Amino acid sequence: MNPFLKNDINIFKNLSESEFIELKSVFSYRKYLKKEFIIKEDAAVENIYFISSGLVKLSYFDNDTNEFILSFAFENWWETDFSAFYNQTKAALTLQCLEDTEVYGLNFDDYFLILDKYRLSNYFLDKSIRGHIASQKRILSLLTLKPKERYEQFLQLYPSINQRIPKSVLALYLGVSRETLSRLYRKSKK
Amino acid sequence: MNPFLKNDINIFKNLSESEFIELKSVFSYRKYLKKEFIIKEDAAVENIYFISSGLVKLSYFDNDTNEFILSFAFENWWETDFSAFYNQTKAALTLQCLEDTEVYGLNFDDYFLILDKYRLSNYFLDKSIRGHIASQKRILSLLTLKPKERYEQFLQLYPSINQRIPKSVLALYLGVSRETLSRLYRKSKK
DNA sequence: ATTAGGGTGTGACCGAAATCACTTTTATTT
DNA sequence: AAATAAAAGTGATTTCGGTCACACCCTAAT
Repeated sequence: MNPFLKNDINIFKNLSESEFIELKSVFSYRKYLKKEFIIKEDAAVENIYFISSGLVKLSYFDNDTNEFILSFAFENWWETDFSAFYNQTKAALTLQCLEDTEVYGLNFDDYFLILDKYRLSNYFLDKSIRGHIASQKRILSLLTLKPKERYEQFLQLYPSINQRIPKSVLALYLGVSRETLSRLYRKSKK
Repeated sequence: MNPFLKNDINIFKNLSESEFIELKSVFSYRKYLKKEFIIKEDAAVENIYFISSGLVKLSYFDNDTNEFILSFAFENWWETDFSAFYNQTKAALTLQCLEDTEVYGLNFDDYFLILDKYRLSNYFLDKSIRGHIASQKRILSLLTLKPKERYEQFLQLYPSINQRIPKSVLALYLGVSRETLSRLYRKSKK
C-alpha cells in the first residue's frame, strides 16, 4: 500500500505493522488514466476513494449539458459522491480524472467495518469536519466575493493545482464563464 | 435534559438510563432571547450547541457591514462556528437567535471526552457527513440555479422555516438583494 | 390616535458578467 | 512536420440583478 495512506491514518491512530497489513487488505487499488471516470452519473457508488496520486474533479451536470465543479481532489484526499455513497443511491455527481490517478477504494460495508474494528471513527470524523469547514468557506466565497476576488482566493489557497488545470476548467469551479475568467486574468496580472 | 437530544443520540447508541444521566451532566443548558448572540464575532467559541428549541442564523459580516447567512439551525441541529471551535480560534462567524432559543452547550474538552467515553464518534460522524452533504447541495444551488429557482428550492426544502423568517433575512441566505427577492416572489405566485 | 421602526413593494437606472461569434495560440496525434 | 484538437483571448451585444429612492404597510409603545 502506498505510504501516503499509512502516514495519513497514523496521525490519529498508531496501528501495529500487523494490524496495518490486515487493514490494507480491505482496500482495492486501481489506476485510472486521464479523462477516465471513477464515478459516472446514475451508476452505483460502491466506494469511497483515497487518492494517492493524481488529480480528479467532482462535478455535476445540469440536464447533462452544463458542467459545474464541486471540488478538486488530489493526493491524500478522500473523495466520492458522499450523498450517493452514504445513502447507497445512484450517483448524481461524476468523478473524473484530470491526470492519471491512483486510488484506494473502500466499499460501504468495509467502511463501517473498519470504523469500529480499527477505531477509525475519529479519523474520519476529523476528515469530515474539515471537509465541512472547507465547504462553508466555499459557500461564503460564492456569496461574498466577486469573480475576480474568488479567482485570487483560489490562487492563494491552491497555488499548486492552479498550474495543473486548464483555465476553462477552473472557470467551472469558480462559477464564471470561461471568457470572463480570461479577462480577469489579464487585469490581475498588471 | 430535553428529550429531543436523548432521542437523537439514541438513534445511534442506546445508552442506559444511568449512563445518560452521567452524560447529561457535561452539557450546559441555556436559554437565549430573540436577537441575542450565542456566538459573537472575534469572541472565543467555547461550545458546540445542540438547539433544542427555537431558530438561529449562522452568518458572516464582511467589513462588519454586509451580512451573509451560511445556515439556519433549528430544533435538533448541532451548530457552531466549526472552524473556530475545532481550531480553538476566535469566531469569524456569528450565531444569533431569530426566535427565543434553548441550547445545550458542549465544550471542547468534553466533546472529545464523550466521543470516546460514550462511543459517540459514529453519531457525530453521521451528523458531520450529513452536514457536509447539505453544504455541497448549497454550493451546487449557488452555482447552478438562478435566484428564482433557489428561492423555490428553499421553499421546497424548508417550508416550515420560510414562515418563521422575514423575507429580508431569507434574501441574505439566498444571496440576492431584498428587492430582487421581493420581485421574484410576485412572479412565482402567478 | 400618533409616533416610531421593522419589514416589504416597486419604479428608474446602471453595471458586471453572460452570451455569441470569431481569431489566435498551444498541445496532441499521426 | 503536418494535421487536428483543445484551450485561450477578445470584441460586440444583451440581460439579469444590484443600487438608489421613496412609498406603503403593520405592529407595538406612548
